[in-house]
Amino acid sequence: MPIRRQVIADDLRNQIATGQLKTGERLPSEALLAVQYEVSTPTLRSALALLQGEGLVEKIHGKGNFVRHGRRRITYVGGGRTPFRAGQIVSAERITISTTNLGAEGHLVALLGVPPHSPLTEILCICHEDGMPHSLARIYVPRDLSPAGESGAPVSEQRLGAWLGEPRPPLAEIRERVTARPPKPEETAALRISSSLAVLDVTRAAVDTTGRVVEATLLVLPGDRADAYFLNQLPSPQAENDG
Amino acid sequence: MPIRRQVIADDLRNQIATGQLKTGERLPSEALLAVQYEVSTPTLRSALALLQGEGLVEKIHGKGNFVRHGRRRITYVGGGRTPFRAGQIVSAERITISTTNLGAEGHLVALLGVPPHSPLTEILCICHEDGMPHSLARIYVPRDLSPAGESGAPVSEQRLGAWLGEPRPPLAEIRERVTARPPKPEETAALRISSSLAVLDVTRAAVDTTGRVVEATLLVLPGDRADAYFLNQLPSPQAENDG
DNA sequence: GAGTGGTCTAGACCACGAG
DNA sequence: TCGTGGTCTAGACCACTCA
Repeated sequence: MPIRRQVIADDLRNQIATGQLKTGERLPSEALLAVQYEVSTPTLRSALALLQGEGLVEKIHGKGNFVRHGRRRITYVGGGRTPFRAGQIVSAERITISTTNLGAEGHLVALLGVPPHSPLTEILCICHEDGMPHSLARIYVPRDLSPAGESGAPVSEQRLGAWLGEPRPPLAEIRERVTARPPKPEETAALRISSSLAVLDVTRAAVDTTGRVVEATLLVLPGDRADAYFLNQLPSPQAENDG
Repeated sequence: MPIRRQVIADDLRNQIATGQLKTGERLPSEALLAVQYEVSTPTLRSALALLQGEGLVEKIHGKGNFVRHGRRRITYVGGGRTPFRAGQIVSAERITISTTNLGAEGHLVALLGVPPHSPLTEILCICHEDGMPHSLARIYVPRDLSPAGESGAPVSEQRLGAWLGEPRPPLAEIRERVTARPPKPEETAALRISSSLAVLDVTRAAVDTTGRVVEATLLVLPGDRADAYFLNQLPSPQAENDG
């Protein structure tokens, strides 16, 4: 027995692919679509949720459902330095930054490899594009490496932006983990995404040449718009001795 | 106003964290939980869907909802050779493999960098663990590099397994892209996952030292159980000239 | 057959956006 | 204010698992 929401999603997906529904165009209201497809509104909404997760449709509360322009636009490039250098997170028009001082706890202890309650600075970044938030990053830095220094004094947003762009001692290693999970309530609010969407959760640790973890980043990207790319140039044609 | 499904999910999450609900334990039936929390069944189910997406709860049709054992267990390690060498996809108890011959089309053309309709071999792998499927991989190889050779003759599953483990000419580069998206109907069936879960979609291209793409892999992992790890050893302390 | 989750219905009421 | 999507209700019927 065919699942009705899948049938509806297939039909709409087809209409988008063939150009019957054009990029940027508004779909009929959910109520009307429900009548047309002869299903209840929850069923129709679950069909739209599929297309939304695929990045084909964008829902805007109070306005309607829109065919999204082409493919995914937010790109995280792994293996680099900080997410905000060298365009690793795609050109953000505006970045809102703030810092907080706190002690290491939970997985941050393991991630940074520091003793519990070590002084850290949290740098919270919300990147915007086209007036919409499109990524959320929490960067944790040992206090002595932070822009405020040991004191942990407040730092202006402008100064923080400059600090993120400054050159740093060379890194030896980047470790990254990528997961898909439902957004937390704060994240649905900050990113203005539906709670039925998954987010890409990127956890990143940067290790310097002395083996110290100089930065840990928790990055959250909306699953309908984001890709993470990783490029690994393999070192040398020899040293191929694995099991 | 608090969202009821979030309140319920928070409460159950807390019970799991504090050990009131133990690992492997069955939760009360959805009908009973709905009565206890004084919500309708769809609302209660949406609360469970959140916990399922977080990997805390596993739903089994006809049996119930169970507290999952600890953390995510399926690990994809990026940057390596093929996904099935050197345990890059965690130890699979059983792998079902089959091949199909086809011509390159769609994104495969771009991914492999071959002319349209070039002969390819598709190797379909379904990995099982604990009797449950836990990953789905489609590996595309130019026909002349495939285990069947130019002829495209059928190859036994055993021979395919051996072929995947064989050493290959050295690679120069691995390109990987990770995305979260809802599962396609075939994927919910093959992986036996709920359609409300996201999957981790890993697309991978392996380039040899001549610049030829010798393999492209489309890997689908259940979002509630899977992590992708990437480790990048940065080459040298110099060459830090970026803009 | 009894109990479970999977899908769906036909509404209700609230919150957001634009005129 | 009106139309939109967001959340929720109180059921129904089907499919799966196990005794």
